[in-house]
Amino acid sequence: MRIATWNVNSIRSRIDRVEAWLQRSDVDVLAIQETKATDAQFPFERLQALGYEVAHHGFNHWNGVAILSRVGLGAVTPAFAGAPAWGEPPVVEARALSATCGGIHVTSVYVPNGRNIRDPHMEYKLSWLEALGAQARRWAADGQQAVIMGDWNIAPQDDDVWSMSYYLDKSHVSPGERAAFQGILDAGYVDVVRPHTPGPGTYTYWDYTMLAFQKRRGMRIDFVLGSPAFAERVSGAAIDREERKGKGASDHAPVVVQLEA
DNA sequence: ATGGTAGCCCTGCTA
Repeated sequence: MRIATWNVNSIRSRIDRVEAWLQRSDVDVLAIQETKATDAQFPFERLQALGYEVAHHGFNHWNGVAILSRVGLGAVTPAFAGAPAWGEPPVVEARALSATCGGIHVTSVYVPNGRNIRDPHMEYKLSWLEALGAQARRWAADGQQAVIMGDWNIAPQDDDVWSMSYYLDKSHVSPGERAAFQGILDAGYVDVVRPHTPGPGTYTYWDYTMLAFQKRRGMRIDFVLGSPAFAERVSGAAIDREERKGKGASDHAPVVVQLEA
């Protein structure tokens, strides 16, 4: 069984690439972020035609998360991680979509972008992660297989950015963000990809500007975090940086995990 | 503090 996560930066502009990638990558489960589509705009039919059940939640104009699960893995049962809303209630901005695929509790997350370390969005990001952690702890309880994967908008280690001096006092590397990420690990999860793709220089995202990809100036901000029961099934992992190449690429590369049986 | 590119809500905002 193979599972993957990919921030596609608009499912509608990327649909041809996503289809081609699914066909050559042979993944059973794909978590997608930044669909930039409402449910009405989401191309369910084209993905279902490839043999996937599809769940999508488009929660605002520029983001949205989805889960694709190969037909036969079991029912896709959408559920949302409760989390503080940006703005006043009753606005719900879930940014996380869960489904049960092949006996695994799968969650696709798009962690809020804090914009910069003194922006109100940073406070929101940290409180959102705290709420996610409480959910995550439940998903991993009683030895269950659980995986939370997506775009975390956090580089947990210095080696996860091309230059720490460049990111000094910027978002993604601040102590508060790194502590919040650690909070998810403390809820009973491990990064199942890093042991198979050690750094430095191993990134999942490269800015579109300033020839960042060509200059190898990236960040590792997309992670697959698994409960112990999930992690012990992992036999391999890879970051598909080939997919970042060429015209029409997302600014993020897919991250793929191989599971035993 | 800016600019670089991409995608949408499209001459502004978000990443």
